[in-house]
Amino acid sequence: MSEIESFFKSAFSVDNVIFGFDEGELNILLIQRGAAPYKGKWALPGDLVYPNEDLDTAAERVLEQLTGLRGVYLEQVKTFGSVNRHPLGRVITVAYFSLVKVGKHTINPASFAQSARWHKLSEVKDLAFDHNEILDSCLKRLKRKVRTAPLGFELLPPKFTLSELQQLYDSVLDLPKKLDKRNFRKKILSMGFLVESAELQEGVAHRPAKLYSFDRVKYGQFLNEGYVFDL
Amino acid sequence: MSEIESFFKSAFSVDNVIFGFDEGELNILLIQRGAAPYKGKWALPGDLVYPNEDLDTAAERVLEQLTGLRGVYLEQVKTFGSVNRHPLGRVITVAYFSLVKVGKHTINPASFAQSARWHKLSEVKDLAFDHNEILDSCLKRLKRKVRTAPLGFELLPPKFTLSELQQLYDSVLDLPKKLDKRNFRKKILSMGFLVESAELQEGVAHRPAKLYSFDRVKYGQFLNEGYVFDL
DNA sequence: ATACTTATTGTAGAATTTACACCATACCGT
DNA sequence: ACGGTATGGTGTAAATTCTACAATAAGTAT
Repeated sequence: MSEIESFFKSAFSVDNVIFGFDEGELNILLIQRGAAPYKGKWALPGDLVYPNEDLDTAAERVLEQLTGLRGVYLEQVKTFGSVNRHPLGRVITVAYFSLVKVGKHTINPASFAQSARWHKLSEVKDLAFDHNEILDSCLKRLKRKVRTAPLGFELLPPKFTLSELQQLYDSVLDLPKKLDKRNFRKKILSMGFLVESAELQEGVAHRPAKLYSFDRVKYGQFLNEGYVFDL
Repeated sequence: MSEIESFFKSAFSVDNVIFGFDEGELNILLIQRGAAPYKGKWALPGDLVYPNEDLDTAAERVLEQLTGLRGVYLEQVKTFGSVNRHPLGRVITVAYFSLVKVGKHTINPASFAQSARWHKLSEVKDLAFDHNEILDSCLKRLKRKVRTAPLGFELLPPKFTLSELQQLYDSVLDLPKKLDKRNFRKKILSMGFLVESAELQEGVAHRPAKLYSFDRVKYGQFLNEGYVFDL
């Protein structure tokens, strides 16, 4: 085999850290591997990139095949390429994270693995390959990003209460002290792209909260004026 | 050819955006391609990743072969993998940027290209492949990163004046208004990891400025206390 | 000595951030 | 219907940080 040929004995994949927010906690969607290597282990959903497929497209495809969702938030984070990260050959993987609204989809593990389900982030451990490292990178990126871009809204249903929104930020940021309720509301409302609906929360055993929604158009206008989201 | 084999008909490379600061301006180190494709065009220094080489190692190697420098700041930025980005086959490339002190090295283009030299950032245009896009990404990353980590110091010689430091930040950030001199000094000095030397600037036709240096150890101590660099 | 160039320094007003506690309103049991 | 319980909703004062701004100092060049 010529030297140049040996360069082409490698493959690349995408792996996707899919975040969701449920029961006041950050969750991620994992698959259970149905084949060697790491058979039976939980892993990030991912796949080899097709020869004529762009990287972003591959990441979108993985997400869509698993959840049926399209057009969700997706961001490339980092590429992992240690020589021995994959037991079967040289495979480098491009890590993405995506943010989905839990409940708006059905999970279809068939195309990937024997099963797939949401895991509380706090209960995730010992994933296949170098996926723990990948998860750490994506989580770190998410934590930084939610403070400078209104990504939090991607994880919530279209209508939500301010308490839910704060709970999300408390959960994602995982700060030693929770955010102050009054200050949080003041700041987020002062940004001007939350719209109050007439509706109230239902089915709770206490005073129901007002529902708000995120106005993407208004947010876009702020952007044009050089506005910087900063929580 | 089996399907699985077709996945392994691809290669990956690293490309390195090497930033330097010279004559009050941000510069980048480019090579001029000696072979097709894009023969004669200026391009980012890069190379295919060896079969048994980690990505970071490959990026370090490219930098060292070109400049002789080791241990400089290097950060992975993004991976580019459009299907047709390389005329000769499917090659995805992992982009890095590095920060070097101009003047502390000699450039050796031999291993890569017919020539290599520093270019003022403002004069760079029409690079080979998708390298303009890669440069844009790295520049954007640098702009964000210099505000939240003391990266600027990687671009300056060990001893520098506060004016040089500010000039660097003005140049990198490229804001509509320059930073205010008094406020900049106040803020950077209040951080506590700049150490004033007894020496003065030499060879200038005006009042010489005090020289300062960046105390990496002190900065590390701040980090342990949860300090956040924020310009 | 005079002109020239860059270095160095402080303050007051504005804006932002932080800390903090009580009443309101719904549901639920009884 | 009434009291208990749980979360929703709201303002202010003090501290801190940010911003704008200009005059003198210390060298070199002529």
